[in-house]
Amino acid sequence: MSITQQEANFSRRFDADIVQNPVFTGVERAILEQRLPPGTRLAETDLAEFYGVSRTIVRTGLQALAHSQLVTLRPNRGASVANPSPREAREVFEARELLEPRSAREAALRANRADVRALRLHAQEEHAAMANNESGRALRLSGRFHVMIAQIANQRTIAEIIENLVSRSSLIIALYWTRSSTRCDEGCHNALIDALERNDAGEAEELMRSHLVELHSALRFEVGPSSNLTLKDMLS
Amino acid sequence: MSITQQEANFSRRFDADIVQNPVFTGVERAILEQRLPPGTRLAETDLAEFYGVSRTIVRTGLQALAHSQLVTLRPNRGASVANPSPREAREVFEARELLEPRSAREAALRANRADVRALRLHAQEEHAAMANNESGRALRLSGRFHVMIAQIANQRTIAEIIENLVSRSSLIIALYWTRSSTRCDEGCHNALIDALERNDAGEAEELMRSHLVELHSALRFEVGPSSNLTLKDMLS
DNA sequence: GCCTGCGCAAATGTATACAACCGTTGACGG
DNA sequence: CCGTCAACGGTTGTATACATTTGCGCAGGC
Repeated sequence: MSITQQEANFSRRFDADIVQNPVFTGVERAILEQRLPPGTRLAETDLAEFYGVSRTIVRTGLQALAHSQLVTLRPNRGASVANPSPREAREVFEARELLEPRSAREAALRANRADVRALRLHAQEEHAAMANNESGRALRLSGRFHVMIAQIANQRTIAEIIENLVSRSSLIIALYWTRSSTRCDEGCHNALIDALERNDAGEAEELMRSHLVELHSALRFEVGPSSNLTLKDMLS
Repeated sequence: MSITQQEANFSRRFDADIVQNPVFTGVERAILEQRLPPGTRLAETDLAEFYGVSRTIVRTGLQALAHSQLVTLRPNRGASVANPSPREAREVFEARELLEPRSAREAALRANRADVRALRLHAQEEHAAMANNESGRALRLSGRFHVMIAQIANQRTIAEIIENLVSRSSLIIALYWTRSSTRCDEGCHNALIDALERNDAGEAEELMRSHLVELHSALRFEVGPSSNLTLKDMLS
């Protein structure tokens, strides 16, 4: 196998074709948009019916989600949306605080005009979602923003790790977030884009660090209430 | 769900029951011990026959291995042992250099007598494997040593990330390693244990850093030859 | 009244049958 | 002689049938 082929494989997302598994895609999005709250039972038959596929596909998707730690699988007991403990929540943010500032620094050094434009566009979309009261969508886009920065840094391995941590953060925020608005994000993200545009590595690193610390400090580890919508309601 | 139940789930390995999937276990070990060199084709039927299970189980295991990035799945083309590119190799070691020294520091602060004893025992086993000319086994144990340190640091999230990076390192070493012996490991690992025993955080961090740099610098990115043993030979 | 244990319903776990796809081979035509 | 295309064998992808396990309810006994 040639080097270029290796690169091609590597550039692809690890799951190869999981991305086009409707269960994986749909449930992932629903979790990231907080339509599926932590702890929600994910019965295979229900998902199979909802997406119009066999349980085989459902299982593949659930296993992939379990590997991303968005879903918990217990033998003979089925799947449910992951329910990260306070400890896990803390650790995920600690890991982010370790990895992302350095990633932002590197991104600032490498960011070109196209990168900055893509980020600005993305930030606009995020802003629009917020203005539209689509807070779930806004949250998912906000996470994606962090992933984009990690990708600009051009370290795929670390970017993949960050992608995982970011998606888990959606669950953590669903469980432990106290503030009603994420308005801080807007300013933070824009300031970060500015720093990247100026290729100001030190500033980007520091902005990312403080942004994460702020997010982390807004978590309160108390249990919240649970709703009782049906699975179908939450997916559609 | 109570907090203690959350903790129990969290402490379990992410895959829940994947660990007792014979395909996952067996192929993982064979890869870590370099009996399955990078690029080896992993046909589902062959694995099913070898392990005496159905293709269903084989697929589950292969998917799990793909998530660990030890195996590459290409749609309609099956699985093969991953073949990390030089770029991926470099990135994996960069990530390790970022995470593990800090992990070692934390481990030095937390290591108790039982931890140190377990490490020493493990180092002995590693040494014995080396003396016995079981270089594959020695390599796997050497990786496991790094994972143990990450676990002592008591940051499970980061430890899981490190576990993944370490296992990928086995493939990278198989492809790009130049030195015939890993004798350096012995000394490095023992020195690390000593630092942990003394709770010398700074020394542990520095030892880990230099250990990884040394490993990394021993990689040469040229393509090696491939053997032509049968799949069955390599698994048993 | 509560605890125990049996049995049923419903879910997950596994195997297998069938469908779809890929790579190869061989024949045909240029 | 070489390139192209079609048919075939083999491998993977999906659905479904069957086995196993779990959790609940109900009945019986202590």
